[in-house]
Amino acid sequence: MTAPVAITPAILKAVPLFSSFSDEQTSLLASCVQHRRYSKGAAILRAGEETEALYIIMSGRVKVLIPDEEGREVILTMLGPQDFFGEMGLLDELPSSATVETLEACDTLRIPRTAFLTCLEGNAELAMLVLRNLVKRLRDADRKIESLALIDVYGRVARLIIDMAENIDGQWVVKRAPAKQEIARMIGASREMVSRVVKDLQEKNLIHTDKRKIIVLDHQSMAQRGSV
Amino acid sequence: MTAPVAITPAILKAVPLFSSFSDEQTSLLASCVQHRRYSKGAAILRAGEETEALYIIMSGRVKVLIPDEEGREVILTMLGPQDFFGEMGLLDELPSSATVETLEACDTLRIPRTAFLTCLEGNAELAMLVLRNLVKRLRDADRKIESLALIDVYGRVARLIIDMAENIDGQWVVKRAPAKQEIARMIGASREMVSRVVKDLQEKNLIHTDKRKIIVLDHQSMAQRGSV
DNA sequence: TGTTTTGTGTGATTTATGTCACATATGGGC
DNA sequence: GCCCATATGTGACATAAATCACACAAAACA
Repeated sequence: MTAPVAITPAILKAVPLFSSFSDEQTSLLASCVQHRRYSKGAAILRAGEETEALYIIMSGRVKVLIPDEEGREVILTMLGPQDFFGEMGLLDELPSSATVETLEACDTLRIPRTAFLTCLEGNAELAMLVLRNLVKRLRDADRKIESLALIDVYGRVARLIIDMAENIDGQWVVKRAPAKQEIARMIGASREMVSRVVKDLQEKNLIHTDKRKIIVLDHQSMAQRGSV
Repeated sequence: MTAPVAITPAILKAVPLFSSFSDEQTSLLASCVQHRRYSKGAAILRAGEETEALYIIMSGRVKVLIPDEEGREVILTMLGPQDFFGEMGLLDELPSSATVETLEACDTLRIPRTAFLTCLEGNAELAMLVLRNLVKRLRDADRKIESLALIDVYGRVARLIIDMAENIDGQWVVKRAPAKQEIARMIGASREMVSRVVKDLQEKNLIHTDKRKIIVLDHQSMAQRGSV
């Protein structure tokens, strides 16, 4: 964490969450927003602790996870620039149910509880953005529950790859896949199992891997395996 | 489904979601809200279909579930009077990710998409209620993911019982537990396994069951088993 | 009230997946 | 380019939990 940097209204206007704000609202907000920088591997939030602020990621990536006693963890999601977190604790006053850990150095904006709640009440557009964001996360969570309850590890790996892939001129590619260890934590499996499944998917010519890149050769069959 | 019943402003005022509404807002709403009755086992919403309305349960209980091709299903949650569903589809225009099925005959209020969205924009209190409700559901979903990924079937059964139990003068009791088949679907396990685990919990004197009632004899140990 | 459906208990068996143990590879820093 | 920390591949093995196949019990209903 380095010394705080001044937050200008211009910076805030560039944040999707605040794009609907008037000039007054923005400058009012600017006075209480803080800049915070975290180094790689730092915990911004810890499960069980009170949440005192909303965090918006300006640069870098984080993982949201639930840890258990023996050091195992399940990764709920990964977030990057423009994403935000911490609003759940602000809305229901309960301690955070997850830990947020940086995957690389991160710049964040930190909006204290009251400032955020005031903004929320005064700005229906903000409320709608937050609402829609929660809906998206709830859908993702439900889908994860479906995967865990109804699909085997093979299917879960296939589904994750499909979900992460983006279509680059007709070809489905995961540009930078997480380490297999991380994949394992994302789908509730052991890293050894993920290793074996990926090997198998390659041997069956469903995917091709090259370092951290995964090319989906047979999207159809992959989707098949990853469906309930 | 029987013939529609007239919805009076008084009925709407009694719904927590609308308790903050002014008289005008309420009577405006009354004109577009419909009453719908469903018999036991009916599907109010089906996964994959468009959601055209918000439903509020006035009486009866429903289960929210994700089905797979072979007839298996995972139950995400059960809802009762005062609970609502369908708002996700209204907010992001995507098809429903889950099926909602009645567990018994249900009376519901149905608020069409536009009416609901209009209310939401015009009423910050309603927005906050919906927001907080989504937060609660997201927390529950995250907890379910944690259970599925990190805890074995023994622990998941114990945790579910603890979660369902209410403290009635010092004693933790589940007044009306779901059938073991349903429990199995709630925790992503087979009904045989749930049967064996419940038997074991009884033999260890951690719980006592009597028909559909479960008395938690050793809350401490139960919570222990159900923790990550 | 009997009859039918729905739910339950339990042993035997199979299977998917985790765990362990190790060699090997890879990727960041310096 | 070299070194150290991480990440990975893979065989052998252990085991939790699913599945199958019943008999039996309890609710629902007519």
